Amino acid sequence: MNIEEIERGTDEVIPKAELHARLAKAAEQGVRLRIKAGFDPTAKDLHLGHTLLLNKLRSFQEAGHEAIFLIGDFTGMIGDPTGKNETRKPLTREQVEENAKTYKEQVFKILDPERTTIEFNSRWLDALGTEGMLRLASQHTVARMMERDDFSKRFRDNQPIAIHEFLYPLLQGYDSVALKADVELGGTDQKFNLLVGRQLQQGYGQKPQCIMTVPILEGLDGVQKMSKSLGNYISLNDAPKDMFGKVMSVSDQLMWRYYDLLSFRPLAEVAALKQSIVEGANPRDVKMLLGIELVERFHGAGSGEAAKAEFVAQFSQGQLPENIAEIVIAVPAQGIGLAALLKEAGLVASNGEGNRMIDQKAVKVDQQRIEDRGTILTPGATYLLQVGPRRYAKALLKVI
RNA sequence: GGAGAGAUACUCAAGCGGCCAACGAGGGCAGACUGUAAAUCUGCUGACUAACGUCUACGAAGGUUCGAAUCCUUCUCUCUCCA
Repeated sequence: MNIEEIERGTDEVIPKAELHARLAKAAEQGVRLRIKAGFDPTAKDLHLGHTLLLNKLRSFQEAGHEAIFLIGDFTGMIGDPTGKNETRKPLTREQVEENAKTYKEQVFKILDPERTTIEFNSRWLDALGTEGMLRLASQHTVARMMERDDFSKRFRDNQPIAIHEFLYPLLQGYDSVALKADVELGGTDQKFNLLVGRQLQQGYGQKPQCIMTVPILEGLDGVQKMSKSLGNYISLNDAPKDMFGKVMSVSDQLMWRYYDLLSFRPLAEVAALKQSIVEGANPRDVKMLLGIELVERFHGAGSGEAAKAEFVAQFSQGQLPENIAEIVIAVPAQGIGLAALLKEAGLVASNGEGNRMIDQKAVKVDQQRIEDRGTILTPGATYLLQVGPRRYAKALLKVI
């Protein structure tokens, strides 16, 4: 494991020279560095964007260091406005615990349990108390707090800044003090908070941590950040074929980005893949390799190849998917209009949409394209319904 | 506490008494072309109806009018300026 792999895909390393020095010294003395990464347990359904920090922690583990997976259960209940100009809703303790559980289930698909410590920051923040809080707050000034781009911008634009938002970076920084972190990882939007950690550690007589920021992962559209609300994400819970399909749907350009940030393939291999494209290989095939790797990571050995085979059969060779959900639908004896049936089968949201889909040549019944809105299907048979390239259902029609 | 501005569909944003289910852009969906890539072209994008048409929708509730997203009143929320 070389420094290049550790710094792969990162945005900034501050101060770079010192990190190199610490890594070298640790290797020399056989000591493990303490690598901290904090997670706000605000998300329930984790997606690949959440795994960037984990991947980076893993790089450090492979170099022999200790990963500290910090769950911000205390700070999660305060709320953090990071990146957004609105106050995030505080979570209840129950929600935080629920989400923390999800995190724990997922992290060891990436991290080595032998070199991972899971921590909750309520352990020391609960104990801090008002007095400790005031002492902590005295370590920093308003002017320095206003250096944060987000704060100064909002202040300039007359947007509200709640007082407790000033406390958040301090608490996060205090986590580093409590953990005696050597290195802290975070998204680029965390840079300010990470730097506060350095300063606080100094104030508490510790050697300030090095910080490393990773970019925010772009979603499937390649432009906006991956997020659930934008619907451009690959969930860790996606079925293998969906996960594979989503990887295949990203642009060639974005694929390389994903290779840098998500693949565990050594950089030399990635470079070789790039070279193969230059020499005429089909980018599609390189994308498939990435799809296989990611599916296997979250669904186990063999699942990637299986997902690929299914994908090729369905989309490249035009075969039907293997397991189409079969549903029973009760209809009048005289039959049911096609659009209504599509709606009943859950393939479209309304009869109107169903009719539009028919007009747009998107609907097939038993693999025959139907363009007549007036089509009536009679009960007593099973029909294979298709809307567009990826909506399928088998419907058995029964008389009411 | 005082003065002012604004709230329109997934998002941004027109409309300022009938031609408004609401211009336009983005997004999304579908079709063509493909490698479920990009780019490009085309169409669609409130519900119900085979269709004529009906209903619901422009922050909320009332009102004026033959007729309101558009005018009036009250309320709620957001923002700005002054203190």
